[in-house]
Amino acid sequence: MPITVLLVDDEPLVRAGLRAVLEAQADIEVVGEAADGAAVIPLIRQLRPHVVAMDVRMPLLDGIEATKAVLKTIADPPKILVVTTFENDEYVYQALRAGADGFLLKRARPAEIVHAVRLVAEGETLLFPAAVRSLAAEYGNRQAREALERAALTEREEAVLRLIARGLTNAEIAAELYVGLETVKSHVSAVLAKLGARDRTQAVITAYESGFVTPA
Amino acid sequence: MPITVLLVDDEPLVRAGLRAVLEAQADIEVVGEAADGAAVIPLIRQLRPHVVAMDVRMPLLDGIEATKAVLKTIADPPKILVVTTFENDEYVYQALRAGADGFLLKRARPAEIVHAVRLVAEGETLLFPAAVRSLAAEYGNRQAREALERAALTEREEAVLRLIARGLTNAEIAAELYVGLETVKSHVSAVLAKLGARDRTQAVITAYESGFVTPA
DNA sequence: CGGCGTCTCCCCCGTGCGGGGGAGACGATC
DNA sequence: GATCGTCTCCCCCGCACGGGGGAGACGCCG
Repeated sequence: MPITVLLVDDEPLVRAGLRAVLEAQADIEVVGEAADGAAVIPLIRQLRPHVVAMDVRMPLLDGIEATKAVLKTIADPPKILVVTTFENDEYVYQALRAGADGFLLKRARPAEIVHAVRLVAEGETLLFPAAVRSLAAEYGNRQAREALERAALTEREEAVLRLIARGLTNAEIAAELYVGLETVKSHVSAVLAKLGARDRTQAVITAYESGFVTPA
Repeated sequence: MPITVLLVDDEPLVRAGLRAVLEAQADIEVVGEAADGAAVIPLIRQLRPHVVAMDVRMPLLDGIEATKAVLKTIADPPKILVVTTFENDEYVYQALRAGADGFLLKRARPAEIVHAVRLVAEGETLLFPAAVRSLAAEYGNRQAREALERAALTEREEAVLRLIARGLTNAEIAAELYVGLETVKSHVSAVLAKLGARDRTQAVITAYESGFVTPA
């Protein structure tokens, strides 16, 4: 009994890409597509998919409203996997708050995309800590992974590390997170201490080596 | 005799999408894929595609430099279709000036994507036909040569980048390579300039994202 | 209630970093 | 022979970075 998936994205190219990646798996079947959130509800009623892969940014009805609508109107709703282009997308957080079960970056590698679909299908929530750790378990080397687990970064520190790993300066991180520069410096220092990194450069290396962030 | 296409994009998802869309056509065949511009030239030599669908924004060697490099080094070069996410992308204009034959939005409909590939394969230029040709003719070889020289790391610079990507400071790199600190600083500056990185942190990110170094 | 952790912000301070110049030595190329 | 690129080394300079210390606000939990 395969995992059935409904794709919801306004870009046909992305739908085709997700379809190609997912259909390559024996246990996953793409049962339908929709170009915007407005078409989702009847399609779910008709197809009863296990998982809905839903873009956050769509015309007419975006992923957040669509997620709310689905959870409100569908009894025994499917798992909702939010798809996004940008890592630190405020819409993603809104969608997760609205009840989505996980999020997925468009630039993720095929193996990660498949992994994400399987996880949410099993009832796991693919949020930050769990998702990252399991991916780290799958891809990362042991020492780096253990270093991360020993570290147990706080939510805020994870956010800061992610921005460090995108090449931002402390000032830019402060602007991104709407906090002061001194606050960022505090978080950065905590991250470096927990990772055993001497500077932000080594922190980025650890982030990659542990699978906390992954190359495209 | 089908139109043969080489896909160059750092996102596997986009490659899969383009492949799905194009392979659905009887007269179009995707003969290869590459994740960044650095791998393009040997692949073109090997596969001799009619059309290269090339992302503008890529790590290490972006679409602009890659386009210049292809037109400079390949005799009887393929048509180059620049692929982009954003409509008003300054990089697109740079790529067209570099000699690309057309551009394509990632959010285009499948029919448009197919249309674009067929057009450039026939020798038509997509958007600004005259402008593209004249600009390509005007800038042609000179800029291409300069660009290549600007883009490719020297042996020493590669060694320095590898050490940067292992978390070493300039002083440590100097000790490792048995040279002076000032020498290392010169190489580091050259690496940053060529990679378009603001600091060593961004250089490490580029090193990972481009596959120059890979997680364990 | 009182502790504890997290997040926020502030001070001082040393220094590694990166940009801006330039310059000599060597080999390859023309 | 002259030119070019690479590798080497040097100067000055501004500043982002990271360590050291501390502190107030909030929520959680025993």
